[in-house]
Amino acid sequence: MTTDPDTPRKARYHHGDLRAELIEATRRLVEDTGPDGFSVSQACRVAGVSTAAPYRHFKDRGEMLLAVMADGVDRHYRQMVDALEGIAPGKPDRIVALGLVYVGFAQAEPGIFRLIFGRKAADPDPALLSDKARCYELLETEVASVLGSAEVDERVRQRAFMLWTFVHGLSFLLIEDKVSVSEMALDTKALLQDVTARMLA
Amino acid sequence: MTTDPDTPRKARYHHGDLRAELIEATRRLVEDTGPDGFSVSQACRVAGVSTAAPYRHFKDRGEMLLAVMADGVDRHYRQMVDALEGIAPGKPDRIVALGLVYVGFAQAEPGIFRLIFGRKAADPDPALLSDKARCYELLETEVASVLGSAEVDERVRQRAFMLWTFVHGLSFLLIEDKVSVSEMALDTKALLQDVTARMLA
DNA sequence: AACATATGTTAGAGCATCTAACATGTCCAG
DNA sequence: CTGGACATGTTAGATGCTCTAACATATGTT
Repeated sequence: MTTDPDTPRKARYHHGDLRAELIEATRRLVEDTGPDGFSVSQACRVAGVSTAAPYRHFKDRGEMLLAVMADGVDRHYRQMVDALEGIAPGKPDRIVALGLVYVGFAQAEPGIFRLIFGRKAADPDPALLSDKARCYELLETEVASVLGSAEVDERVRQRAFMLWTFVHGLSFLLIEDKVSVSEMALDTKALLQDVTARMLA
Repeated sequence: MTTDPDTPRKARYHHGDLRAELIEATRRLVEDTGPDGFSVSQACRVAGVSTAAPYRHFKDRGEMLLAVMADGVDRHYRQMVDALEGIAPGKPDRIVALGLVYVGFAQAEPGIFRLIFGRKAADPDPALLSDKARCYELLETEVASVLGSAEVDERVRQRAFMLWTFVHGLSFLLIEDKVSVSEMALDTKALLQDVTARMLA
């Protein structure tokens, strides 16, 4: 056998990068069928390997989901960083931009969003926590800047928490099958601008 | 055999009220092990019946969880109604009281709260939706009253939505294993009072 | 008393997770 | 280059879960 990339995957005994492919398959399955619908065997069928193969790369099913969560949190964070680019420092617009990305991620990938935030972490991975914390610090920094505070003091922390809480709740409500939400023809950006102004007043 | 209540349950062929007991067993298991950890067989062991018994009362596993959700939404709603008792109409305190109950339920029963709000309803039960809607209407009514509006107009709806979103997000954050939240020694009531004032300003 | 109905039970099919034992490729030391 | 160590596949199977089918037992109605 060979590692020649031209050889069709199915024909090879060794896969190339099964770990990455399993994570991607898992991600898609979680997004399509929800975190509960996902099964290791399904991911194996998608990746074209036997059902025992994943256990060379992951301790168990939970660790596969954890890898998908880590990937999601990472992309979430990078989207937020990117959103700040090109907006002048100190503008409330920067906070609104962060909120739009947060909510946008939830709407674009509701399954992954629920996987990350909607479940009790049986094994709360410290790396995941610190990644979430990094997102939060991003917001705190912006709030401090808009409030004209040199450091992240108690007041900044409080306002940032209010804003984060609101955006977090909004994300969940928007991906829920809640009638009245879809009924209200929501202008997310205007809403975020309004709330940001109220919270920082 | 007999239906004499003195006869120990295990000794009887027919159970008495297996449906209710299965719901209660399911509720406890979901609370302890999370919605995913729950299994029909476990509930059967708790209730002391064979693994086929539940299927006389529920179509499938999902319907058992649905029954637990319905029970949870119902208790949630009644707690909110009770919370309003004894507080003068038109006071923002009434809104704060609703928020405290909402958040309090999440903290008291995080597993059930996540079951109700943290999952995509595969089969969105209309009864459940209308129950959630009833909770929301409760809030809208109070907001209208505090704002001195005779009816639930667009402005009332908007403010109620902001408040609900905030409280919803707060509930999730408080039951998450998020470091900074537990670090900030949160005074939930003061926070709700502050935010309510800002939203209704 | 006898039948219809409600509600249990046991047996088993089918699928999932995960482990053990084995097979095959890859890579490095000599 | 070659030969073993290691990484990473495979198949087989143990165990547990959901759900159905066929059968058993209690209850209530006539």
